Amino acid sequence: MNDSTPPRATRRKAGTHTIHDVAALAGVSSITVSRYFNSPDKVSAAVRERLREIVERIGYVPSQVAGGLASGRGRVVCAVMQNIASATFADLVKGMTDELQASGLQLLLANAQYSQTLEENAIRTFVGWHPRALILTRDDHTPAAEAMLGALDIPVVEAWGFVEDRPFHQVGFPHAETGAQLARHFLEQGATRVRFVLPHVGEDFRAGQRAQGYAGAMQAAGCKVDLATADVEDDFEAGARTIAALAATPAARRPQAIIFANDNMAAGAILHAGDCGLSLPRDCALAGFGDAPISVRLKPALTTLRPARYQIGQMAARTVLRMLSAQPEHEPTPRRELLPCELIVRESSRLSLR
Amino acid sequence: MNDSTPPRATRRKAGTHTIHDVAALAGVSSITVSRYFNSPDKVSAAVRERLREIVERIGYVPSQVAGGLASGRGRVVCAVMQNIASATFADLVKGMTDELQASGLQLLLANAQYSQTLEENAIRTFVGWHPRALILTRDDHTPAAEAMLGALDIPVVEAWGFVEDRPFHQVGFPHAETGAQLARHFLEQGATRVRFVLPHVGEDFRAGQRAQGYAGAMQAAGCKVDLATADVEDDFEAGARTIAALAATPAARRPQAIIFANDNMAAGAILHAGDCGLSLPRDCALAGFGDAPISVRLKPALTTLRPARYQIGQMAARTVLRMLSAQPEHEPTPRRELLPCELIVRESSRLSLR
DNA sequence: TTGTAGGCGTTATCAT
DNA sequence: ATGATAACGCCTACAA
Repeated sequence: MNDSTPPRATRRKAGTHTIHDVAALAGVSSITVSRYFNSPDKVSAAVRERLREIVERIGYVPSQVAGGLASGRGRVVCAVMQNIASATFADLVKGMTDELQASGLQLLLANAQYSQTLEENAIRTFVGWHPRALILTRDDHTPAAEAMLGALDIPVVEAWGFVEDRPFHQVGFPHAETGAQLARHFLEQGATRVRFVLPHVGEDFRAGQRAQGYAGAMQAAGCKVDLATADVEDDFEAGARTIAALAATPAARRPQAIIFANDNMAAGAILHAGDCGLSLPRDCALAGFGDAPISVRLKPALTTLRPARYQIGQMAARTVLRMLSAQPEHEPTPRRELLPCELIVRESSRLSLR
Repeated sequence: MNDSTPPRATRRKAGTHTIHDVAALAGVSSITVSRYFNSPDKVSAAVRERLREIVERIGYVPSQVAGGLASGRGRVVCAVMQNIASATFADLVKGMTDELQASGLQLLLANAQYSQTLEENAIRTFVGWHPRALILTRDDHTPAAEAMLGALDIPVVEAWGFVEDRPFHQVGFPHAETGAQLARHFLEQGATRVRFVLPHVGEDFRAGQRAQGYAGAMQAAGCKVDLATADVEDDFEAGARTIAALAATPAARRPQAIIFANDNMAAGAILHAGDCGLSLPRDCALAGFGDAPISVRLKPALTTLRPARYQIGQMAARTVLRMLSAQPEHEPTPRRELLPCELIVRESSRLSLR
């Protein structure tokens, strides 16, 4: 009765079936069950049917954890977003999950809130998950992060932006160029005084890149760079204040056009213009960025840039999938997927030069 | 030279350090390294310092996969959203990740697009990850899903809604009640003809719950239930069409107020009203749902309901954390966290009865 | 087509 | 405070 060598207590959690349970019920070995899931064609039809029935009956689901450990290839892709709650990143996430779920990959998500340090932390955490690939949404990382990425030996995609000479895959569009595009849109209409309004500090660094593009285009045209930064967090309020300040400025000294770093600021300006006694675009032409759903509904409808947000997420995931199914030739040339960011010209940017 | 028993090729992936590497470098056993990470106070200060240095130097990160398997307690929480790309769910996700990341838990995300079947698939997938907890965003599941949830033996939180008699934790607010609240807001102002406009079919089923609440309140007041459904996907367009149709209706037969199932539809209506020659709220009072950032900026500013989106995500995560740290008394009474959904009265709902 | 042996990197258990 | 040993549940390598 008294075992001389008390066997170790089993650590097995109750209630969870394992591959062995299924194998025992089917009268086969566990490796056959493994094959049933991973390469069904290597299992005879008879056994397959028996297993199907048993799996269905007892509700067995293979453990991704054990499988990932054993095979060394888990089914996780990790992504670091800059602001999950924003429409931009939410659309990116949707594009990614739609694509990844279809391939049986799971997306592990982290939020870096535009902070390099938080991004580094997220990457470090992700390393412990042994992901199949990593999707980032910026291209300037801390040295420590860059070092980890270099050591990772998995596909790394930098999505949203599109810069040169990076060792990682690029999926997105050049932000500076879009800023220049908007500037030229006004310059070509004959404007000389064009202002660019950045959102409140500490936020989206991409806006800064667009501002640089704007500045470059203005200088190239021999015009003054007029860069302003919002003094409130709320983008709508920032836009409203900008337009109020404009109304208080003598017409001769006003910019002829304002480029807002995002559509929300522009919308705030448009919706508040009436209260300030301004009529847009007569008193000032406007443009935004992002093509928010509301933008086409505004009066005047807002000229803006339409980044292919969902498609960028989708293409980032596709790039991952492509690399995963490619020959394991190490260090292939990074892919460069340029996605459109279309200029949508609407009424708000029609310049009436005085 | 020729080994008689050729050893199996090691499966070890190059480039990745293991706990044994660290242990060897420090001249301790691997379990000590494990303790260094999981209960540092059980390791002497000297060893601790030595390990800190080594870990730092070689950039070792413990494998969550191996650890999860060995301990039976991984660091994953899974969540099934209904529409990741919407502001609502994006805010929920942010609330969750903010809270979970702080506790070293990772959020695995899936998107069900308001589909019960997709939700079931997501849950099945998640079961294979052996998550510590599950966060769902609806309370009506397929029987198969319900069965899996019942067998799971981990905390399950149903967030966003707030219903009775569920076996799972509830974190949210009662949607039907909010619909009734808006109806009463107009009834109390003396309205008798109040319409409720649902978004295009196949979308948000919560809108249906709010519509039911509205219908109940109308009937209780002896008024006719006037339920319409948008005929286009785009919410802004749906709102615009609704207001256009209203303009084409003789004033005497028009509803005195319209409750839109979400703020986007209401915004579409407000922004298009001018084009139809209508003045709001004089010709028709309006209300929405969701308190989108734009709503307060519209002219007239939109009366709406403000659900505590971020807080619901946060509280869902907190509920998970609380259950995980609680005594393992099985089957505790499900927690019920009622979060606010405040009525924000603005100009758009000021009824001018004729 | 099926099976055997052993290892994936970590932690639980028991022992010192 | 530290270590030896055996799981955790699955998959790769090799064999039949």
